[in-house]
Amino acid sequence: MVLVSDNDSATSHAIADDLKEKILAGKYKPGARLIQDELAIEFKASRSPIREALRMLEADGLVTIKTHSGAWITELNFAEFEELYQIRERVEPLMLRLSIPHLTTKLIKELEATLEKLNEATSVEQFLKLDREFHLLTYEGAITSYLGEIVQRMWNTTQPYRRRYSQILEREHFTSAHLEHTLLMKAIKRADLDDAERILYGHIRRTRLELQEQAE
Amino acid sequence: MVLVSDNDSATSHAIADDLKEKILAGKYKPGARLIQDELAIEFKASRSPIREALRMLEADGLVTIKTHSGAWITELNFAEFEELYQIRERVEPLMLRLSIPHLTTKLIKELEATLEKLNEATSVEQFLKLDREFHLLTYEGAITSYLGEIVQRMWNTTQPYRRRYSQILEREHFTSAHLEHTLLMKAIKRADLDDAERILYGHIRRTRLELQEQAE
DNA sequence: TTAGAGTCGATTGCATCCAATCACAAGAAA
DNA sequence: TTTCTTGTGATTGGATGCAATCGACTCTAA
Repeated sequence: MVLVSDNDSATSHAIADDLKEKILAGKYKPGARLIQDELAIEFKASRSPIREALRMLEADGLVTIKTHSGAWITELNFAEFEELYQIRERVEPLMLRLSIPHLTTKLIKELEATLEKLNEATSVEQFLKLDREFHLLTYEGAITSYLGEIVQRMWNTTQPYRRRYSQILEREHFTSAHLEHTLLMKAIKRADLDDAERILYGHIRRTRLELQEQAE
Repeated sequence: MVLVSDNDSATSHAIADDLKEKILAGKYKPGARLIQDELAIEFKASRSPIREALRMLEADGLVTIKTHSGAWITELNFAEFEELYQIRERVEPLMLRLSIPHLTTKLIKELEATLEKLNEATSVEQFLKLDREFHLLTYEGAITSYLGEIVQRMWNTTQPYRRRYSQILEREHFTSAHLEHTLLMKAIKRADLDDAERILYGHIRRTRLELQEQAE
């Protein structure tokens, strides 16, 4: 699967990519309205490519479109967050299983480098970015078409919750996450599929439960 | 979750719904090219709503769009089929688990009626339609936003393989499917979540393995 | 015969204009 | 005051025309 954006010359794709980055960076807040004309001015294009870009982002789960009404940055309520995490618990271990056998030594080195940087992260934004990078890298070996899309989509839409969770983690300097990441890395290195699946399952599940606890 | 199409007045939605139905019915073959102008004439509309409809179908996984090149009915290769079924094995049992506690007596009756008709099905097309109806009905209790979409999408894109599988089943008058469906129905009626999950998992897995066997 | 460059038609992508729709506010009736 | 109606402005949806791009074909040269 490909992590980086494909160099698609079409402006609608360029707009979609740019908007996506901004949304994930939290520059557009969940629930914020997107007005086609304003975007057209911002991106110096007509509304046609804007409309197409919005449709693409809708497919990514980042934007919600309502006919004759408008487009908004997708806002997950708590029930939806729980649902998404339950799906992640079942699906991402599968993705990891499909990935591990195809991880090259180069990728493993990259993973270790990312993990090291991740362990040294101090700010929330830094942690968020590197955490995403680390996990998506562990999936890089999986030769998939749909699974990768699904997983990415879930990472996209749950980003605001991960940000909130990271703020909780910050208090204890991300230690529990670090431990799990290290365990996961070891399981990956010895290509232990079952163990890797189990650790990842627990990792996602713990996040969900801790956020549920926080919410009460 | 809603199975029937929502009455969205916009023509782009109407076109998307119509196209979707035709694709699922096998009226457009996998791999077939879709030309915007031709669709515009067919649906008596301009290309704008056609383009939007194609984007929606792309999100549904029914159509594949390539920039500056065109749109085709999605064609699953065998590896992609295997992948999708592996996802289904993990995800649909979860959907069933979330659904069962919320199934109303009215829905259960509907399920039983569908199952009866399904057991009497003789033609492949009849079996396909009722099988889809039965399984999606078992998920009807799940109050989900994303999971339902994912599941529907997978049902959409794997439809051609299910058609092929049904043709195999036809030889033995669909008996093995009937048995599993009956077992599933019983587990649902006694609200046995674990058992229902297990039966469904096996049901999907067996389909995958039998088709893999056939393919060799 | 085959490989490569150039050309042309078909088709997609984008801009612009007009029509359709919705949300909101102001006013009228109970 | 509250509720219903009506109108108006903002915004989205769709039609049309033009520009950009791709792919297939032809022609040429080795």
